[in-house]
Amino acid sequence: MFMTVNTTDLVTQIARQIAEAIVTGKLKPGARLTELQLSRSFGTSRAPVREAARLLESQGLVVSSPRRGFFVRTLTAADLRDIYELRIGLELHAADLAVDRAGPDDIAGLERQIETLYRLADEDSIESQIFEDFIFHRMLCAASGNARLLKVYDGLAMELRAGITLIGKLYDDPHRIAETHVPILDALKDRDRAALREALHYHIIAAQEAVVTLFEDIERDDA
Amino acid sequence: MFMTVNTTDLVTQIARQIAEAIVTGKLKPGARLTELQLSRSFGTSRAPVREAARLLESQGLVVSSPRRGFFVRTLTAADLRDIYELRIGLELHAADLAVDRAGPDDIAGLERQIETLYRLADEDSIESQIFEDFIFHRMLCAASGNARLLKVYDGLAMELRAGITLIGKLYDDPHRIAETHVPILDALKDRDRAALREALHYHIIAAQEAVVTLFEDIERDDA
DNA sequence: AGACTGTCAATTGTCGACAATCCGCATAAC
DNA sequence: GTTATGCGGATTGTCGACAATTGACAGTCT
Repeated sequence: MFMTVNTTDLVTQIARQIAEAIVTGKLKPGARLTELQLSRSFGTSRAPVREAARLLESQGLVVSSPRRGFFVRTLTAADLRDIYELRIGLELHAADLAVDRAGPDDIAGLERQIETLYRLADEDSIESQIFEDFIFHRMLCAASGNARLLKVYDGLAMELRAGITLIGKLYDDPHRIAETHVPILDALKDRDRAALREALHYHIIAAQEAVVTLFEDIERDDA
Repeated sequence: MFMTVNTTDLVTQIARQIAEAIVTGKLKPGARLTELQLSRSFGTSRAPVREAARLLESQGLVVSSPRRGFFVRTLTAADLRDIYELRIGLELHAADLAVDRAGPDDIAGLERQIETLYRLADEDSIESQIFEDFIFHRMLCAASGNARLLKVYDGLAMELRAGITLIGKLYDDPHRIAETHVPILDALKDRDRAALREALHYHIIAAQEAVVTLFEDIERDDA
């Protein structure tokens, strides 16, 4: 019995590296992606790089303008507001479905994830917390049992991560992040639809508020 | 004052043609997309075709497996169930937002669209009706004022169209399609959130039921 | 001085070619 | 009769090269 040989497509590999560079902020918003330069850094020709760039474009991480090339996408405050607003609809729907479908392993996974968040609040950087926060919500979407919904969530999360890395901190007390997830999980355990919607809604709105106002301030400074 | 010269990217052009062939059924689900063959038919080389295929892959119209090539995506009954289920969440959320944000022009547009549906019920083929049905729901999503939500809807609609063209008819009476949209618009006019959700939910569930059972029958025959 | 125009380097869009790999088929082995 | 093996054509993955276009800079004209 052999595992499928981990010969991840070169294109996929390149796309992943570029995406990594974008979400970690190594490639700043608006930065130009020169094909030749990228292909040199990967030791390949331009063809796979172009295909990878097209892939990332469809994921919303980069934009392209004909005859001018690819650029790292810049998110505006309005973009972020839309994304969060959509995320609310998406996760509320996922939660509704999860109330009926979430199994013991889903619950257990969410529980462990909250523990992880608490642990990171003590020891680690804010970046890992944000990342693990996304994982928690991803697990919730996965518990909906709807693969397509999860895919859309992943797309939104990717875009958000690209915009959010620049942000230092959202809460004063790092434990707040972990704490705000507890009522969500509790409501799911109780199979209490109304409480779950309420907790989730509040949670995401809070994040939206923090992120959007922060971006609005940045845009005001730029102008 | 000059219009921006309509020099749509070659890649985009090719992608559009392939997409057209897929949604109209000229390229059947599971069919292989041979790069050389396609490039010949377009009079180009393989490079733009590959990029176009990657684009369509990210839109879910085609799938690729390394070293084997690109194939027209085949939708299973489970896929369709997921898509419709997600669509419910998406459109309900859009409706919620539209209740607050829909302007007179949005309402007027929806009204005209229902008239179009009635007209097509009398004179035209079922295909145009299905297409215009999508347009109606797209207008509803547009009325949400959330560009990202609209984009996701477009993605889902594209996939659905690819799967649905094969279907002959969904209702016995072609006027039924038009009629079922009336309560949706009425509820939106009244700004009645509950009624709107209810009408929309019922409407989509009905379509889901029809399409999914149809596909389940097809799959049973195949097996 | 300021606006316009022509040139030039840099970059993208596209192409054809070559090597690596996969699929189907015929053949052979059990 | 069924499974394994090995070939051959077809197809993909990747590459380097060339033409077309862009943006910037310098030089010129008013």
